[in-house]
Amino acid sequence: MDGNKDRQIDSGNFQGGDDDGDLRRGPWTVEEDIALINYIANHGDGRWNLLARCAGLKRTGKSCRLRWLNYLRPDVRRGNITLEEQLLILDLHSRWGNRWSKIAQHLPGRTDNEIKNYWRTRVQKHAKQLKCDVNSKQFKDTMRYLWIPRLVERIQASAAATTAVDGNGSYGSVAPPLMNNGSDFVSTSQVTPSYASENSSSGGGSSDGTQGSSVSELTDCYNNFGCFSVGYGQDTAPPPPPPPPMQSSAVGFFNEGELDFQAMEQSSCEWLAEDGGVDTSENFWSTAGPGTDYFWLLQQHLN
DNA sequence: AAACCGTGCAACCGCTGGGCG
DNA sequence: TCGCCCAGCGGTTGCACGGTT
Repeated sequence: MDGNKDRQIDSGNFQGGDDDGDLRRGPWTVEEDIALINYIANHGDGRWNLLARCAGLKRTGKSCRLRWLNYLRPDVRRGNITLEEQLLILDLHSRWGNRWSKIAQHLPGRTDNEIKNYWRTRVQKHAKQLKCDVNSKQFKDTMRYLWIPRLVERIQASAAATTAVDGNGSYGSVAPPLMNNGSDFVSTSQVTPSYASENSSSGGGSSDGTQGSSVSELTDCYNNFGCFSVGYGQDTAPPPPPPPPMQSSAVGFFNEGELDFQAMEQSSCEWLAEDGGVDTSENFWSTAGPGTDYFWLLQQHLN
């Protein structure tokens, strides 16, 4: 998130440096970023190996592509994953498993790398706390019946608070919850992913075995709350099975099972507290991104 | 104040699949 | 059909940072 930290490294000294020919590795310098941005601005992207050479970058095409897509692209969004995005990620991962790029397609401005990192650092961490595997039924149940409903509640609450600011639902003194370099904007109360039909047929089994169980149930959960318009597309998934009764507390579900409800409840609270305890959107601008030192520096160079 | 540790994330690596000659 | 090149994907690594001891 903090792109500035990379600037503190003399990347020429980065381990693995220049031992294979002329190629540089490690963190990108401001000069390299500028060269890449300028080149793409003038010639467009694609043909990455050629691009790297023509732009005078001593980088592999891969490296250039990654840098552009994950960091320099103007529409890339940085900052905390919002509650809505968390919901989407949980849901989409339950459908598709570790298909990060596919998941990222439904989160405008987010990169597969970012989502992957989010999953590994947050979600897997909580699975570990529960001493269960992220692919286990236990963990999926925890998501479905605890975290998802809580996320939905929080989103609803913040949406309600937002509309209470003034009758029009516009933001008073509060900054809009989510912005992206001034381009696209996603309001707190609406996330409308357009699921394409690609998801539905398989019904199970990404190649890595992370596929979820009965698919769209997660989304059903928050559909029931009526705060999302999740479009499955007319031609897409078969009608989902009747959703389980929604409860803000999961007690009912776990009487019958052997799940460690207390641990889940606690973990759920911790998770939501750390990500959403403070409206993640409010400190969006405090993180790296447009307006931060590094982007300011880049802008100065480009102007 | 210093050492240590956990976390987050940028960047790299290896693999796969598609396009083309 | 085969081999090469390239783009893209998922997994992994390494490091800076912030918090804790």
